[in-house]
Amino acid sequence: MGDGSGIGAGMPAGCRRGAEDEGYLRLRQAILDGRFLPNERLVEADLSKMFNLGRAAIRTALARLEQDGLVERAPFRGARVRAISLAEAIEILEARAVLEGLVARHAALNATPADVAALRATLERMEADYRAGDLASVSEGSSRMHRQLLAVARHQTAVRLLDGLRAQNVRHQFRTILAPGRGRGSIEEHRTIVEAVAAGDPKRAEKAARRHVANIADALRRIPTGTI
Amino acid sequence: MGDGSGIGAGMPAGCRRGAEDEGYLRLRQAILDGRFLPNERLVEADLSKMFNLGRAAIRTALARLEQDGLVERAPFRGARVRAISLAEAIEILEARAVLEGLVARHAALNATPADVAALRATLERMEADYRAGDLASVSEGSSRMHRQLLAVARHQTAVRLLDGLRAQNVRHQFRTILAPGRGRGSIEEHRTIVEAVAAGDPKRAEKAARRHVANIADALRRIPTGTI
DNA sequence: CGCGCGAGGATTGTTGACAATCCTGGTGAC
DNA sequence: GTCACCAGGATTGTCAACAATCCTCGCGCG
Repeated sequence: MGDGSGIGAGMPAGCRRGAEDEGYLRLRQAILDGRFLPNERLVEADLSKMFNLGRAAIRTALARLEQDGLVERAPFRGARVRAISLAEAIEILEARAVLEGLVARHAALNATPADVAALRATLERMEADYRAGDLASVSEGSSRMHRQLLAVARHQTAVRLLDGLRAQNVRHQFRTILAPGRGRGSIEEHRTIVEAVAAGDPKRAEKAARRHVANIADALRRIPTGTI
Repeated sequence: MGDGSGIGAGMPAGCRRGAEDEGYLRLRQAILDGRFLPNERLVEADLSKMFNLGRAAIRTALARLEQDGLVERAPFRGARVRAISLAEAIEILEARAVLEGLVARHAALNATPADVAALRATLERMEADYRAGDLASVSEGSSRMHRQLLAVARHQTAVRLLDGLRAQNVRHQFRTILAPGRGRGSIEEHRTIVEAVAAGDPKRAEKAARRHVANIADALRRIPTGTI
C-alpha cells in the first residue's frame, strides 16, 4: 500500500524506530494537543484508519500510553483518554516540584558559562514577551527553560520522570497561566533559579525550583472547580 | 524444567485483567527476581512458550516493560533486559530520595495514631531482626516500612513513580545491605523518620527520608566497580 | 409503567501465517 | 591472513481472520 508513505512526510531517514513507535508518538502528541477529550474512547479500528497504521501498532501504542498514565484500558472495554482530576494534577505538581528541585541542584553543579548565558538569554526573551503582553510566548519560554535546565543537569532519570509528569498535567497547565499576576511572579521565580544556577549554589537552586513549581500548584489550588 | 510452576493453572476466574496483564506481571516479576540477567535477550517465541501465552500478549508486555525502563527494544533486533549501570542506579536513588521525602512529608500530615502504631511495630521488628543478625529480614522490614509510608501518605502519583524506581534498582539493592555498619545506621534513620511522622512534623519527616535514601546512594558510591 | 432479559452489533483479544529485517557463518579475492 | 560479500537461518513486524466479550436496544412480563 503506497498510502502509508504520506505519514511522516517531514521525517528524515534517521527515524530509528518503525511504525510502531510512530503510532505511539503521534497518538501521544494528539492527546497532548487536546485532539482527544478526556474520557474519550480510543477505538482501535478508528485510530488505525486515522493514522494509517495497522491495528497491532495502535494496540502497542495504547499499551505504552497506558503505562505512561495517559490512557486507561479495561480488559474488553477498550481504551480511553485518562481524565486527570484537579486533585491529581496537584499531586503531579507536587512530585514535579521535588524532581525539578533535583534537576536545578544538578544544573547548579554542572552549568558551564555557556549554559548560564543560554539560560539568561531565555529569561530575557521571556521578559520581553511579558512586557509585550504575549503570555503564550512567556509560557513557551518557561517550557524552554525547563528543557534547558534538564539538559544542563545531565540526569537521565529525572528527565524521564519529568517528561511523563509534564505530559500528564499539560491539560491543566493553561489555567495557571491565566491566574492574575502569576506571569510577573513566574518570571521572577525563573530569574531566581537562573541566578542560583549561575552562582553554582545547588541548595538555593533546588529551593527556588521547588518553590516555583509549588507556586504553580498553589495557583491551581486557588482556582476551585472551574469547568474544564 | 519445572520452573514454570504450573503456569496459570491455579488461578481462579477472578482475574480482573486478561492474559495480557498476566504476561506483563509475570515477566516483570521474573526480571525483578533476577531470573533473567541484564542484557539477556528476551525472545518473544521463547517467552511465549515459557509462559504459555500468545506472542501478542508477550509483545505488549514487552512494550509496557520498555515504558517502565526495565527492558530495551530495538526495531528488528528484539528486546533485552536493560542493564542499569552503577551511575544510573545512583541517579535513580537520587530521584527516589526526593520522592520518598515527599511521601514522608505527606505521611506526617496524614498519619493517624493507628498508622503510627503500625510503623513503630515494624520498626521494633526490624530491631529484633537486626539483633538476631538476620539482615535479610531487616531489609524486608525496610521494604515493608516504605510500603506503609506510601499507604499513609495517600499520594497515588508518588506511589506510581516510586514503584517504577524501586523496581529498577532492585538489582543493586543487595549491595547496600552488605555495606559494613550500614544496618545499624539504616535502622536509626528509619526511627528518625517514624518519630517525625509520629510528631506530625512534615519538614523533619521529609528531611529524614531524603537523608535515608541519600545515605543508601552514598553507600553505593563508595563501592566502586564491583562485578555485577 | 418499570424492569429483567436475550438477540444483535460493536469492539477487543488471540491465533496463525507471511513479509521484512537482522545476525551468523562460510567463501572467494587480494 | 584479512577483508568484502553473500546465502541461510533466526527473529521481529504486520496483516487478516476468527473467537470472546461487552454494550445497547427492543421485547415480554409483572
